[in-house]
Amino acid sequence: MSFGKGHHLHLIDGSAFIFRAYHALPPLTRKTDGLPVGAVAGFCNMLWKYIEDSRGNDAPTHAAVVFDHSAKTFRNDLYADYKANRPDPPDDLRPQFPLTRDATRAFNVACLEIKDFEADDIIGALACRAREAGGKVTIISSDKDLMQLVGDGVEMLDPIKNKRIGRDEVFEKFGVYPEKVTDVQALAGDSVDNVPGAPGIGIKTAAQLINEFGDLESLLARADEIKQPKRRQTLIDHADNIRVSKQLVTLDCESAPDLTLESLEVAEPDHKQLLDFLSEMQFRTLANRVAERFRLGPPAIIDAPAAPPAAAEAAPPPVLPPIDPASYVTITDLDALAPWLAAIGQEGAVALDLQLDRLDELQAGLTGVAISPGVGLGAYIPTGHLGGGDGLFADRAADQLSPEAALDALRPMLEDPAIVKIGHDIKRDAKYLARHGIALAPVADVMLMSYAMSAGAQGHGLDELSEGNLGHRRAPLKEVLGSGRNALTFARLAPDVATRPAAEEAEMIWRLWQNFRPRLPAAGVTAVYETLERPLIPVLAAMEREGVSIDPARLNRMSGDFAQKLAGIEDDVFRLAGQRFNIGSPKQLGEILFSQMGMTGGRKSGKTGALSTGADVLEDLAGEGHELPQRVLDWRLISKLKATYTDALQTYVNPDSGRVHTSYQIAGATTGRLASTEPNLQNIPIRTEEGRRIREAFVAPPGKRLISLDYSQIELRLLAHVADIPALKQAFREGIDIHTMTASQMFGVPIDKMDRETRNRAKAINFGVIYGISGFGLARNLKIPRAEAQAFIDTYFERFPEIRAYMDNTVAEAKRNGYVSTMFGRRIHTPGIALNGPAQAGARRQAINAPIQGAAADIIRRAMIRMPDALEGLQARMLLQVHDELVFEAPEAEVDELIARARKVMEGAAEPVVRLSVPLVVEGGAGGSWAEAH
DNA sequence: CAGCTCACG
DNA sequence: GACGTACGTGAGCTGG
Repeated sequence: MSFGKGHHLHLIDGSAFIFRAYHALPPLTRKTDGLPVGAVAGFCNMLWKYIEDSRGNDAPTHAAVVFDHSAKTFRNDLYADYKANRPDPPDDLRPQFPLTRDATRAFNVACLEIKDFEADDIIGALACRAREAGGKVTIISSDKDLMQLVGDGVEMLDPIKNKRIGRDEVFEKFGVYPEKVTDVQALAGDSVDNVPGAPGIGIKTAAQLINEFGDLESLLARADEIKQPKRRQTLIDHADNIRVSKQLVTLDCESAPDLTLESLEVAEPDHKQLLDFLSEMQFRTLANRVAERFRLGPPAIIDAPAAPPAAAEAAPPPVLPPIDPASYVTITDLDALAPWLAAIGQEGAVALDLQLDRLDELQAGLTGVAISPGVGLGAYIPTGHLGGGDGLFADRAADQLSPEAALDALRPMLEDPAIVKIGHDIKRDAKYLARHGIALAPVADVMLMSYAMSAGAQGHGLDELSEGNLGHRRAPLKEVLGSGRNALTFARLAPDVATRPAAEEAEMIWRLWQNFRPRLPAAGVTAVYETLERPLIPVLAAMEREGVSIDPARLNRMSGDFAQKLAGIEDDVFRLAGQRFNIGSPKQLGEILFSQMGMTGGRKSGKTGALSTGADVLEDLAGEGHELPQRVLDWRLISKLKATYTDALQTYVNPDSGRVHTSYQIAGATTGRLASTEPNLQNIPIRTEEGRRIREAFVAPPGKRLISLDYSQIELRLLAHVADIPALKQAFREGIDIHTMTASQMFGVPIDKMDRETRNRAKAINFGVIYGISGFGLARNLKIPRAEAQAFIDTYFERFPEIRAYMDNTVAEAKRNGYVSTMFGRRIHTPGIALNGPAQAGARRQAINAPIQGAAADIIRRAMIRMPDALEGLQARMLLQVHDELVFEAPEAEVDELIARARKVMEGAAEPVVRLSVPLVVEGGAGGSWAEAH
């Protein structure tokens, strides 16, 4: 996430934490080996309390704990005795220093220290950079040496007194405001740090002098004007020391080497990593508290002599043995399963891959379960393989557990909160298991980890991930199953033959997880994965299982009506064309219109160079008075509705539930949007009157209502915020119609005299901007000459110059990084930006659009993730998402309450990570059908 | 299986 | 001056 406006950086003075912890706690030692750990324990408690306290409003988006690296710094070159009278740290504290760094990393907080620099310098440099970037900074420390940084978005927080330190508090302490603090310190000196200053002058006198003379240099220059003789002489005698003191106390924003704010993004702690560390330290109380917070069982802490402490240097990634499918085990009875379950419990994690006998998890049977709890480990539990016999009469293969027996044995592990279940697209597995009453949790998903790291750069299929990250290419399943009409299904394989490919998948997943885990924080997308991807899995699984009720009789009736209409249109078309042909064939239609009937205006389309018969072409022809193209348009409209909707939708009704269950792809669209498949319920018609009627077939069951809530103009609002366009922001705040406002600004028409046509033009331009506008595109959309469209765009940029700046900056960011980011940190890669010509132009438009479309997607994801808790106690259920709309089903009596609660969640979904400068507005409605609710 | 067309935000 | 273009999707149909 690039750091900027709306972000909030917390900088924690780690050294202060350590010393305070050391002195506050008795000298604790680790039971097993006597390692002193009192300061580490206190440090961990403080860090945990800090993390807990900083949740909620105004939470940091970025954070780091900053440490002093070594005793000697560049200040010793300025003044040899700097901090010379500071005693060495106690012997039992020194070995704890590296452990506090380990602790910081275990909490998944960035840990900073730089050779030759004091923590204060690093904090100063980062605070300056964050301030320049337009963000907020909170320094968690009470060190007076940091007070010079306060102001202009930077404040301090005294962690002991839990008191904010702003400009006024600094004035209280020093008698001057922050910008003069170093002047006062230079005069007063500091006995603790051995800063000389001027003898006999303390803070009070120094402040008085500075306030009188304005600043230090003026004071030294005009020292002879001081009335008190002794004081005058002191200043004159010690001028050099005073100047050196000023250098010593001044934090230099520029001096610290390259530090990026981006990498300091806040992330949830990795539960296992943190609990492992706390267990290793044997901090039982805190470990239990942490486990409770994460709703995990109490961690096992072994007090017996433990493994030697980890080496200080990070080990290079281990060279893994190649994947060896020959080593996998087939499990056919519960006794054989037991040691695997024990190993999984020990490991706290397992890669899991269910083999299902069809794509639809809600109707599939279980062919087998593959598990891998580590490198080189893989087992397959066949449960649904077929033996002799054919087709419907196939027998179950002998020597395998029943699905029920296998799942009963696995259930405690699958639901164990201390065991992470890792999958590739694990929503599928979760959906299947939910049918058996198994609540799979907690889960991890390598597909989503890849999506968080590299959306837009590559696909996230298991084979692609394995080849790219593990260098492992598995044998194509076709080699085992065959292909074509005689291909076997997986269930047709003999169980022991199935073990290899099934367990291999599980081990690939395991290895990918190991591979990706450290890379998420390195890429700065841990927060994206942890807050926008992973928590969405159970939410979507529940929505998909819920399904939506449709009225098949109504669809069937509509299909009949459409068939009649189509027959009538076909007669007209054939009469007008003078022959029968396939109206659905663009090729035949083009031939008839342009070659046989001699109409002009045909365009070559796409790669094939075929004559285009798209709707825009046919509309043009119809406008010229040709009857045939209009009838073809009529035919296409009805034909589309019948084939894609009224006919097809009926086939998706699940026989068990009587409802339609779509599947959402979390990693489908590069921008963060969801995609809906089988069936796609995100493109149900609404724009035409006839299409709209299809929504009448999406109904609420008796006694219930469908409720639709949608964000109004969310993308334009986000554009106004992210591009910082005052005119747009103001219009949104005042609730003015945004297209009317734009039209008024552009064309000089007063708002109350606005006509449809002018407003529509402005509307097209507003949308065009979101898409990375071009004169050509706007001209085509508005059917106006290109020059005129370009003139509109020029006027737009003149009226709203911030848009141009946003576009330029975003494209520059894409060129620099190869990706752009949403305000929530989602990254969308735009590799085409490195190309030339049209391909680059395309990538530029993509780069301009992605942060806006992506932010809207992030916001509705956040709303969806919060929705289950918000609807607690209601029978209302969330059923569908259509990019900026959520559809619910609720008992009639709950409708008002549901709308109130869901609207609140949706309108506040950006908070607290992003405080938008425009309001989000959600509109809602309810009815017996989706058509009525909308 | 690619290309065209068209449904949605 | 010519490229070729609005951003993001999924599905049904044709025809090689």
